[in-house]
Order: sequence, then structure tokens, then C-alpha cells
Amino acid sequence: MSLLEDLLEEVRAAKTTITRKSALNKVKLMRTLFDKEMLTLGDLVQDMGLSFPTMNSLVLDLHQRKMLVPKDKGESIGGRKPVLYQINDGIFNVLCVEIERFAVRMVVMDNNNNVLFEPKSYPFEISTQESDIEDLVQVILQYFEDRHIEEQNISAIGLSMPGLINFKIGTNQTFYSNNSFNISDYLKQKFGKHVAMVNDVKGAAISELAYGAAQDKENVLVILMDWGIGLGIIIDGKVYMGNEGFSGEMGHMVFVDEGELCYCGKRGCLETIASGVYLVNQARADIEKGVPTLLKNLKNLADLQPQHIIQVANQGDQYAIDLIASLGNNLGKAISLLIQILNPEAVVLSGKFAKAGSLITIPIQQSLNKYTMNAIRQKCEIQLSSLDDNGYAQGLVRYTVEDYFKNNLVTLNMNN
Amino acid sequence: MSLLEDLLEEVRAAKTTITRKSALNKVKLMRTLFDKEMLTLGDLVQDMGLSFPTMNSLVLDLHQRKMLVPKDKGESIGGRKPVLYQINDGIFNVLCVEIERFAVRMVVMDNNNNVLFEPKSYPFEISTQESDIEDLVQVILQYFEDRHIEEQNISAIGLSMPGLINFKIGTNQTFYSNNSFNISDYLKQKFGKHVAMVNDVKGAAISELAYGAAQDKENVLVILMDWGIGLGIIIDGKVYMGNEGFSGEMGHMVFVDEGELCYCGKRGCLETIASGVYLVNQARADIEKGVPTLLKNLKNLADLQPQHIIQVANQGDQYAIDLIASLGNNLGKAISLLIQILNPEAVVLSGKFAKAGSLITIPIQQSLNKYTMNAIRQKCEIQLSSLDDNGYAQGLVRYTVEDYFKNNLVTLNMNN
DNA sequence: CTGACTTGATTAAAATTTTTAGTAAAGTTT
DNA sequence: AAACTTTACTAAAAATTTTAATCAAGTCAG
Repeated sequence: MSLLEDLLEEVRAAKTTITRKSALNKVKLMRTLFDKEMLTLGDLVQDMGLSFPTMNSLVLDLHQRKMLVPKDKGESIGGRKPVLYQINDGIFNVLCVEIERFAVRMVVMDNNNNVLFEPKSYPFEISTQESDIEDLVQVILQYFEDRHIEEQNISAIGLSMPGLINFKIGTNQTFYSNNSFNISDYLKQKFGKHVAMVNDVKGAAISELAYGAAQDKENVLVILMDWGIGLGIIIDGKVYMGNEGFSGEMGHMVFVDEGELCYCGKRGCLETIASGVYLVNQARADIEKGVPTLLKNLKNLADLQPQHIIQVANQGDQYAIDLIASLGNNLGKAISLLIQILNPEAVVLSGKFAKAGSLITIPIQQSLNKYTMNAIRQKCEIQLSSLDDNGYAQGLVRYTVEDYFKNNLVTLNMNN
Repeated sequence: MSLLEDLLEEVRAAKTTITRKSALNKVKLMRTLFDKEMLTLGDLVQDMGLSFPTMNSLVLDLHQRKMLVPKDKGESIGGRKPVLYQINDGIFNVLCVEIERFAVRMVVMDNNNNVLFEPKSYPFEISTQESDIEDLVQVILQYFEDRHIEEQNISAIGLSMPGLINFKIGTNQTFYSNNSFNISDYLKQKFGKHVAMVNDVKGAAISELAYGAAQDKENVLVILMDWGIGLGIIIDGKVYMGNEGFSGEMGHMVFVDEGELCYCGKRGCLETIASGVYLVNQARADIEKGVPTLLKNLKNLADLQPQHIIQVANQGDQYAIDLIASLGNNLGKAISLLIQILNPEAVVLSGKFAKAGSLITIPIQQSLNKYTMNAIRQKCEIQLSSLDDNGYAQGLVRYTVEDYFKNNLVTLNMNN
């Protein structure tokens, strides 16, 4: 049993209200420390509303158990430097399972984002067949084998995937078309661990908020540009999920009257004119027509991916540049609607398209200038994401740990 | 000095931390009680994290000062009924100043929404001339005279108006075109009272949340339909203001490519095809063309107002019904974008158009079915507002009192 | 209708925490 | 190097929270 589970057990086993309260405060202290990453004793006193002596004894106890460590010293503001406390490494280890359109990427990281087992991708395609979920289990077991991972070293599983995920009950509409099958429960039973499930864009938004371009901001839109187009909405410093977890489905906003048929069943969705799918389809059609472009050098046109187009555009290919620009203009028009409605302080462009840099930002900015009210746009910065390969996994770790604490604290407070 | 101000003074004058804490807790108790309207001792203990004995003595003290009263008894859940406490009448009296497009409406209400001085409307037109603000002061003084109101009986002023209002610093873009003039400060100086200023749609959203169709809901869109079209966004049970207070400007979302010129400077804004202004302009043009409609009986076509069109539509006028339906279709298309982005649990249709009932809801619903993803739309109810004439003023009272508490508690906690 | 069983209100003693105050340690600034 | 700040830690005094007990006011089954 892990140190954190010991602590939770201590709360459950407490005989008097006093010992219970003390143990519960230690759990809350761990959560606060995870949330804020590094805090001084004084910060903790303020955050948790306890006195210095009490907080001191709590910290001392957790220090002795090696659950937290004095890491650095904070900046002095005219006197002695305060000690900064941090959760110890390896207190909570998360298996990150990032389900992408044609692959699953896995990595194991601890609460401080240390990589415990190196990432690896496996081919995997989402469909709505019944066997998918069992396939996923097999891929996970394969990863365990490949990296020599013992299951007992994993504290919880974090799952991210595109599509509609009901965050309140843990169902989704990606595997199986009926809403009743509960992946979280299935995996939880299979592995005997806490499972957190989150939509990929919302995971990205958490990453940007905690470690990326949205740090220290309150109201931000995170646009994830890849095969599809997703939106993560940050409001009051929190990622807004939507009433059932379905917020941010901007890719299927209807944008063109009587437009092209989208795979979602509607016509003229934004994704039909501004997405990786659109880019690839358009490029394929144009290449067949004989348009001059570096893309023609590609061996197999069927393998064409959005990143190839971005790549040649960055090399100066005029066709690719124009294609990305027209996409940027349409996307900018959509973003202008969002800004007009939500008045954010920043828009963060994330995902594979961020690599296109100003080739995409300038067309977007152009549309914003045209379609947004001055006062609302003026203070809204357009920023490119700067997260690295493990960036989204870090957000997934964060979501998983938060979910774990939330679930446990709710059930602990119930059995008052 | 009012009872509430006495209490605040007590906090400031407190010599020891202990007496200060106690006085501060009484202020917080008053705020909690205002926020939740009616609470039992047990509720207060839970909400504020204090023990029964302590809370009991706080309540006793405030009861003796006549700041709160035991009002009703709660429902029994198998034993003795608990006493429900409520803030006493007349503890905080708000002058509500609702600035509309062509009028100002005023009313004085207390913290429990009792009308102390009957409402009255005065003609008033917003422009960006310097003299406007002084005109407003004159109209307020006129109201005081007409209703025999003594200034000392007013605790604070609540101001609602259309347009962009920076809620953090109290400036607006309705009076004066430059952003630097501060109406709140001006009126505060003129009357020596706290002034809260809020955008009319956000005020309406607060009303719907506290007393209307959005009660007990978490994530709701409130559409205010009048001369313009406004949107109030309720997220996690709070009205979302936007980073600078400019959220919800849906009327100026660009909706028609190279459409009609809007007064905001852009082309093809939603308001040019779905608003009271559109309705009136379209009707005037059609009547001149000789379309058969009951509206022709109107004496003066220049006086045509949206409510006239709604009225004849309710009487069965086919032209008006069709006109409203086409507006509803367009509006529904816009709302479908919002639902797709924000996944609310309900959409509340408020404002004068709500009187059109199913004549407007059915066309809207029709568009929603066409343009929104099934899963997101399914659990989203479309509801009509049921607020009465003073409904929006009640939201303004609520905003004003909340603002007053927030401001005071912030400054009190600063001089720790 | 009565009696057993709830839950709520109130009070008092015991346990614990918070204040308050004082001292030492560790920096910064003049 | 001295004076001033801020943090860390300890201990006595003061206040609050627990805990427990009693009374009041309901519900509900028989």
C-alpha cells in the first residue's frame, strides 16, 4: 500500500473526530501541495485556514513519513528566506494512456512529472466495436511487458481520448455508440486502480494552464489543432467541462450553409473547412489536379498527414502556405465568435498546427481584426503553445491526481 | 448609520484579533444569509465551518440587534423542525436604476426584495455626450422628489445598462466613447453611497439564476431579447463576466458574410438579422410595400416597437407570425453555436420576446435540432422566462448587495 | 392517541487549537 | 558591521471545538 493510501486509511480508521480531522487535514495538505506545487509554511497556513503551530506539526509529521520534502528556499522579501515544501517524488505514479486517432501513447510519470517509464506508442484505431476495449487492455499489458513495469508501482490510470466524455459518470461516446458502457469502471475492475478519463482537448487545456502558455491566467481559450479542431475553455482558472462534459465541440459548429457532409451527420461543420482532415483532403485533390507543390515528392499520397503539409510550408512551399492561410482565415472567423462570446484574456494555439508558427497565426489574427469588436479583442493575446512531447501527458497526470483526491475526499466526507 | 455599517465599523475598530474575527464572522454570516436567503443554524455551521456553540452566540447577537430574524420553520426530516433564519427587512435598501434604450426605470427595494418606493420610468436616451451623466443625476433627484425619498434611507445604488461595462474598474463604453471616465466613482461622490454597475443582460441572468427559470441550475444560457440581443452566461452557478466584463456580446457575432452594416461598425452582425431593431425595420419596409398585416392599423409607423409586432402575432396575424418565425430560425442557429461550445443544461429566453411564447420557441427549437449535435442538445431544455416587472430589478439588488459585501470584505481583509 | 424514536436547541466540562508573546536564526539593506 | 525584516520555533494564556447530557418538538407505528 502506498503512503498516500496509508493516509486515507488513517482517516477511515480514526476513532475520534479529533484524530479524524487531523488525518483529513494531512490529506488536504497533500492536495494543496500538489495543486500549488511548492508552498511555504505561511502559504499553507493561509490556504488551509489553520494556525502556524498546527500546520507546523502536520508538516513535520508528513516530512517524517517522507511524503513531502523541503525543496528550495523562496525569495526573500527583506528577511529570512522561507522554506518551500513540495510533495516527494514517487508518491503517486500515473500510467498515462493517450488515445489518439491512429495510435495509443503511453508513459508512466509521478506526481512531480518525473518520467518513471519511457513513453511508447502503439498502433491503435478507435472504432465502436465491442472488442476495442479488450484490445486496449492488451496494449496496456504489452506496454507493461515492454518496459518491465510491475502493476503495483502504478497508483492510478489516466485516460485521454477525443470525443464526448461524460465526466460525471465516466461514460463516453467514442468506444461503443451507446452511452451506457462505462470504460472507467471496466478498467478499474481489470486493474484494481483508480481510473480518470478526460477528453484530449480538456487535457491539453489543463497542461497549458498548469505548465504552458495559459499559466497564471484566468480566462483562456485553448484551441487544439490536429486531425480535428477542439476547444478547451478555461474560466476563472479552471477548465470548464460543460454540464455533461461536452463543452468545446467547436469542430462541429455549423459554419457553412448547406455545406459538405460531416462524419457527425450534419452539414457544413467547421471541421469540413478548417481541420487536418480538410487540409489533407484538399491537398490530395489539388495534387491530383496537378498543382505545383513539394508535396508531390511524397511517395504515397494515402499516407499524407497534416504535419507533412506544415513541414513543406515551413520550407517555403507556396501552395502549402496558401492552403494553411485559407484554413487560418476560416478558423480565425470561428475564433472571433468565441472571443465575442467569452471575452478571454488569451487564445492559445496548441496541437500539431502550432508548428506552423506565424503561417497560421497571421491569417487567424487577420480574421480576428475583421470579425471581432475592438474593445473585446484589444487585450486578447494570441499565443502559440510551447509544450514538449510529454506536455499533454503532464496535464493528464494532473487531472488524474486531482480526480483521485476529489473522489476520495468526497467519499471520506460522506461517512462523516 | 445603518446596522450593517455599524457591524463593518466594529471590524475596523476591533483592537484584538479575537474581537476582529468575531465581528468579521458576523459580517460573513450576514453575507451567507443574504446569499442563501434562509438557513438553519446547522446549515450555517456547515457553510461557515464554525461550531454550534460559536454560531449560536453569533446568531443570538445578530438577532438581538434585529439584523436577522427567525422566520419560518424548515421541513422536518423525522424530528423537531429547525428554525430558519433570514436577514431582517430593511437592512440594506437599494436604489435600482435600470437604464434602457429610451428610458430609465427606478425603484427602491430592500434586501428581501420588498418594494419600499414604487417604480417609475422617465424618458432618457443614452448618447455619448458629456452632459448625459449630469442628466442622469437630475433624473434620480427627480425620482427622489416624486416619491418623497430621503437619501439617508438608501444604502447603495445599483445601475444596469446595455453595452460594454468593465466590471473590475467600473468604467463603461456607453456614456462617453473613451474608456477612462468612471461613472461609478462619479455617482459615488455625488451621492456618497456605494455604486454597483452591471450590464443589463448579466443583471437579467442573475435574476433568472436567483428567482427565475435558472434556479438550482449550474450551467445556463440566458438570452435577453429586446431591441438588441444579449447573452448572459451562467457557469458553475455563477454569472460569467468575461475577463474584462465583456462576455456575451452575441448580438455582434458576425453571422452573414458581407451582410448589412451594423452600428458597431462591422458587417453582418447577428443583430442585423435577429433583433427587435431588425423586426421593426423589416416590418416598416414590408408595410410600405403593402404587405397585408394588422400592423397597418397603427397610427404612427415611426412609433412601431417590437412588442407591437409580438402583440399582433399573438392575435394571429400571419405576417407577424412569419416574421417572428424567420427571426427565431436565425436566432436558433446562433444559439446552436453557443450550445455546441458551452453544453449548458438549459437555455432561458428572457426579455420582451418571451411574450411571443411558442411562436418564437418552436422556430428556435427547429434550428437547434438541425444545427446541434444530438448528445449535446438532448438534455438541454429551452425555457421561457417567467419574471415579472420587478424581476430584473431584483437581480440588480442582488448584484449590488453582493458587490457591497465583496468590496468591504476585500478591504477589511487587507488591513489585516 | 400514545409511546418510541427522531432531530433540534442549549448548556457545561474536557480537550484541543489558536492567540499572543518572546527568542533565535537567516537574510537584506544602509 | 549594524539595524531592520522576515521566518522558525516554543510556551503560556485565551478561545474554540468536542463531547456529553438534557430538554424540546416533531414523526410515525401500532
